[in-house]
Parts: sequence; C-alpha cells; structure tokens
Amino acid sequence: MNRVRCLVFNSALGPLDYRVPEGMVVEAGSVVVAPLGPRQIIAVVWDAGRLPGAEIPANKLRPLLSVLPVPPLPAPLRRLIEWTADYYLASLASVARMALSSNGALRGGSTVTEYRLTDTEPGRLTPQRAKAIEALDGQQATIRELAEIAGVSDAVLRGMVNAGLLEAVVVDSDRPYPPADPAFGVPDLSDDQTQVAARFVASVHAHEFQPYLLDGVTGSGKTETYFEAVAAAMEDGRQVLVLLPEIALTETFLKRFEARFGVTPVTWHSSLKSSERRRAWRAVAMGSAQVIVGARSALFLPFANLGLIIVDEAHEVSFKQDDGVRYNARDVAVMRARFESVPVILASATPALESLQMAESGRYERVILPSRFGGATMPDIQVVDLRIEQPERGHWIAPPLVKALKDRLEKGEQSLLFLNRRGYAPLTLCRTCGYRFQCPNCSAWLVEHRLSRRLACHHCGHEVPTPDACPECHEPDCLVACGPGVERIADEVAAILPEARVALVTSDTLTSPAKAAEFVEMASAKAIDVIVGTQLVTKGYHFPELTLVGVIDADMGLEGGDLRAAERTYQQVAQVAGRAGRGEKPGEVLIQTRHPEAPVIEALASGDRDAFYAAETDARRDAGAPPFGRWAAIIVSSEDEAEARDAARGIGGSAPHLADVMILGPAPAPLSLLRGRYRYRLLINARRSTELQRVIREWLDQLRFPPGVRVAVDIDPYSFV
DNA sequence: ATTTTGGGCACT
DNA sequence: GTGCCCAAAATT
Repeated sequence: MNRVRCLVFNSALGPLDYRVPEGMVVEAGSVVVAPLGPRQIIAVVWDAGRLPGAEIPANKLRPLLSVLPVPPLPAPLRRLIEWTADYYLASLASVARMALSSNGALRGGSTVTEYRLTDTEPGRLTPQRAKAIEALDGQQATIRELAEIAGVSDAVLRGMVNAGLLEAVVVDSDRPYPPADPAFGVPDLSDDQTQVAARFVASVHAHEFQPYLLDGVTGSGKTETYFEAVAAAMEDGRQVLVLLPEIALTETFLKRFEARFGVTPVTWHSSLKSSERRRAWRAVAMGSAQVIVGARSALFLPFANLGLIIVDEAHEVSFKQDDGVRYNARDVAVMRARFESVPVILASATPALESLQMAESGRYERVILPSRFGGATMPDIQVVDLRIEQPERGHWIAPPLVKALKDRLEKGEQSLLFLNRRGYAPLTLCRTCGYRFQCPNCSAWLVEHRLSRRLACHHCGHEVPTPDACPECHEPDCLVACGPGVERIADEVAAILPEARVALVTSDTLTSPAKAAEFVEMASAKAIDVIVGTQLVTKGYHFPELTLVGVIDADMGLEGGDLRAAERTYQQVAQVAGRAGRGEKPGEVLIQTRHPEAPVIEALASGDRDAFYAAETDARRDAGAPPFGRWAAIIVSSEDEAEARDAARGIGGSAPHLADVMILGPAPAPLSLLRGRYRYRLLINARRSTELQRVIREWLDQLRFPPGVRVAVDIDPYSFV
C-alpha cells in the first residue's frame, strides 16, 4: 500500500493522507491534485514522518488524482516552510501558500498572445491610432499591456488588429530569459572592494553556509562588491536571489545590474502581472532564471539550484511582513541560506543592532567597506534646534535651512528635503466646531492629499473627496490643515524660492516606472532644484549634484509605536544624509529637531556611529529588548469590540506564570480600530534563553475563541501598532 | 475553507 | 411529514 501525507493550503485543515494510485509516481515535494469531499484541491506531498497526526485507516484513503507538471518543491524549501511556520507560530498551510503564490504556474505549457506593429502602411489615421503607432514602435506585449504603454484604450488596439496594423504573435509562456553574462561589464574595484569581493567569491565557490554582514557607508560601493559574488555564482551555473525592500526595487537598480551583466534580472514583486509571475516562478523552478531580484516574498520561490542570497538594505523595517505570516525576511533569508548550504550577504550602511550582535558573537562574518568610493567625502551634519530657530507660524522650514536652500539655488546646486509623511497635512479640523476628520474603519485621522483633492486613511485605503464645508456644522471654508506633509513642504519651498523648480517625490507622484525614470532623468539633467520627498527618495536614487539635505522632522520616528524607534530614526536620517555630496562637491545636512540632546540626534550630529550603537546597545540591554531579550505580541481582533476585549482578557487570564516571562496587557492596541476590526494586544517580554514560541503555543492551544475573533502572534515584532 | 449533517422549530 | 435555519462536524 502506497500512502503519502500531503500538505494542503488551508489553515483549518491538518495534513491529509492519500493513496498513490497504480502508475502514478510522486516524491516529497510533488505538487498534486487531491480529492477533498466533492472538491479537487492542490496539495504538496510531504516528507514521510515530518508532519504530525494520527494515521487514518487504509480503507478511508482516497487516491490522488494527478501530479502537476512542475518540479517538486526542493527539500531546502520544504525545510524553510517548516522552520518559518514553527518559528513564527503560523500554520504550515499559510507559509506553503507563499511558496506556491503563482497558481497559474502550476499548469504547464500554455501560451499567451502578444501583439506588435506590422509593416502595413497606415492610411489616414485617427489621432488615437497615430498616438499608439508612435508609442508602440518596437514593443511587443499583450493588448492590455500595450494599451497601458500607449495610453490608449484596448478598444483602439483591437480596432488596429482588425485593420491589420497590429499582428498577433503567440508566445510560449515558459520562454527562457536571455542569459546574463558574468564578464559583461567588469568594473574597476578599489582595493577594499577587491578584497571583500574575493571572500564572497571564495564562499560562493565553496558552496557552504556563511552569513556575511557587509557594512559600508552609503556610496562605499557595496553593490559593485556583491555583484562579483553574483558573477561567481553565475559562472558556477547556480542561481542567485537578491532581496531588496520594495521601494529600492527601482529602474536605477535594474540599470546598474544591466550595466554589469548585460541583461536586466528577473524580478519578483507584488505588482507583477500574472503572466510575468507565472513565467518567473516557472523559470526559477526549472533553474533557468539565473538571478531573481525581488521583494521579501521572493524568499519562498522554489529555486532549483540556489548558490547565493543577498539581502540589500538589510536593516530595512519593510523586510518585516506585518500581515498574514508575520516573518522577517532578513532572518528567514539566513535560514534559507543555511538549508541551501550557501553564503548569504546582508548589506547595509546602518545595520540592525541584531545583525551587529550576530557578527559580534561570531555567527556572522563582518566585512567592512570603510570609505566612500571615488574619493567623495562624508557630508557635514548640522543640527537645527527648532525650539530656538523657530519657523514662521504655519511653516516648517526653520531659518537656517531656508538660508541654506537659497544659497544652493544661487550656486545652481540641488537640495533634498526629507519628511516621511505623504500628503498635505496629517489632520484636518473645523475651525468653527472643532470637528476632526477621522477614518470610519480605523482609529486614525484622514490625511489630506491636496494634489488629488481627497482625504485618505493611510491604514485601510478609505478615501473621500475633500469637502468644502464642515460635515458637522456645515460652515463653509472653515477647514484647517494641521501639521506638515510633503505636499505642504513643497508649497512652502515654492513660497520661499518662487523661481526654484521643485519636484515632489512620493509613492503618490512616482506611480509608474516611467514616471520614476522621468524624475531621475530630470534630476540628473539638473532640471530640478529642490526635491521634496518621503522615504522613497532615500533608496535607489543617486544624485551627483545634490549638496544639501534637510531633514524636516527628525523627531517624528521617535514618537511612533516602534520598538526600535531610535535605531530607525538613526537609520533613516543616516540614509537620507548619505544622499548628499556623492559627487565631487561636499555635502551638507541640516537636521531639524526639538530634542538636540537625544542620544540619537547627538550621534547623527557628531557622525559617531559607534557611539550611537553603543548607547542603543546599553538601552536595549537594560530594557531586555532584542538582541538581549525577546519580545512577542499577541493581537486579538474582532469586528465586535466586546468580543475582542473578552477574548483578550481570556488570554490574559490564562497566562502562564514563569519566572523569566513578563506579560503586559491586554490593552487596546495603539491602532485600536484597524480596517473595521477592534484590536487588543498583549506583549510578552522574555529572556533570550526562553523557548518563547513553545510557551505561547501551549498557552494559546488550550483556549478556544468565538468564530469572529482572530488571534495573531507576532514574534520579534517591529511595530507596536 | 467548504460542504454535509443533523437538531430544533414552525408550519401543514 | 416537510421545509428552513443555524450550528457542528467532517473533509484523508
């Protein structure tokens, strides 16, 4: 009797056993179709003996229906799925779902129909058709994509197909990607870079697990250095995974890759079209995709033959996923490298304290790129005390920064103002009655977006057009914007420097790769004098003519519900400061703050990174925070406020009493209402030696909750929200 | 998660 | 007895 245990993608179901029918060949990792009641589901055959559960009598087993034409999920990926589920207290099903996130990829051998312009001489053209012909020269894509490129509706293109102006080309959706050439654009490296690269290359060839912490300031050439390791893996015929925070996955990065390897890499991120997703997934699984550059979800791709993992900007908090399975891609990347027996490079100018600690303890090898490449010097950093240098009422740029901006404009140099807040103003209220615009689904204010004339919730996406009158007292023209957002700062710059060309750079303005490219083009052509931007400008863009960086509010990050607020502020300001003076002219950075005496601000001002890390290390040790202690959060949510509260109290009431585990709460979560769900939270602080996951699992396993209540566990949380 | 089953209840 | 609603059980 040939029975197999399978993992199904439904968290409410445990592993299920099936019979393998005569003539069917399966192995661990095979993706199969199985019967479940009257339905057919997709399942993965798992390694015998690795999933718990009682054996079902043989006469109850139903036979598997078929094996899908994809390579079996490799063993290292199966181990990674198990580890991730176990460590983050998630169900195997929810983790496995991430590994098979491209459902279309599972059925093989299909084609897509793409279109391209024919040589047919067009007769008289409608304006729309002329526009399309202009834009689509040399392009080949599906109708929908072409419509996007040309900026016309798909009806226009379908008309052109009928008129013979466009022709159909049937394309194999499994067609291979063009090969990258490790010898294409070999750069001249500095001595430091050469040495570091040589270690990476040796590790790649040795094909053994070794985590590296690649520590080097912005502009020290980390990317060029790890590209040599990428080239080494290519030469060995092995695949490479490069993980980037979503916002750093820019045209700029892809261009640098292309300059080095002759082709753009295969990308993996949330906005891939389903056909691209499918092609990439299959190419990864077949081993034909050499390099995948992707956001955190790329970690769970079924690499056939992985040789190296790189996590760039490894300190980035966005590597921590905060919905669904709450995993930290940086940490999971190291585990994947371990299961794959390959080196992993964590690159950052401002490493996370946890990573430095791992290097300290010898578990990671720290390699340092000490200086800026090409002789550029570090910028000069000044602190502007907002309590003394007060901006005008209703303004946020203090006099010293105003002066510096004017000075740069006169010299024809570029400036960058950084404020990590989208929109015009974070709060809108009525001057007459005091009404405040709040999200109906979340305990958060609606942020005014003046460009789109809307009030928006940044947590759930709720939007309303900005009204003219107060919805409460109906008084017209009584709404006041409170506080700054980047749009408001851009207005302020325009008022101070009427002749300056100001560019606003946020996820609201750079909505497509084309717009991002246009911005980069204008910035390098010096058609922009002042860039006002959010987090987005701190990543992936290189402005050689930029000599002034202004941080509008360095205190903002310190207020939020972030367990690592000081560290994040340090990283964010250091990153944006690193944008200044990357060319030949030296850079200057002005940091506006109300707390110039805060250790993080002092460290930034003096440029003394080690002092900051030392102070932060002490603070964390005292607080029992990572890496010296462990945190976890239990978040209880329900659409019914009382139900959520009761469930949270039930959890609190049955908390284990352990000497080295401290439990705080339950209390309403900082965002006590989020996307229509009321939230309560318990925090658990434990010694590092504690088996925190086991404690929580045993604690929660004995409890039962009403159907509408969700209980989520966040291991090593970042956000206190 | 989705489907099936079965109990309780009103109505014929 | 039948239809209907809802909760509980089963799904391998």
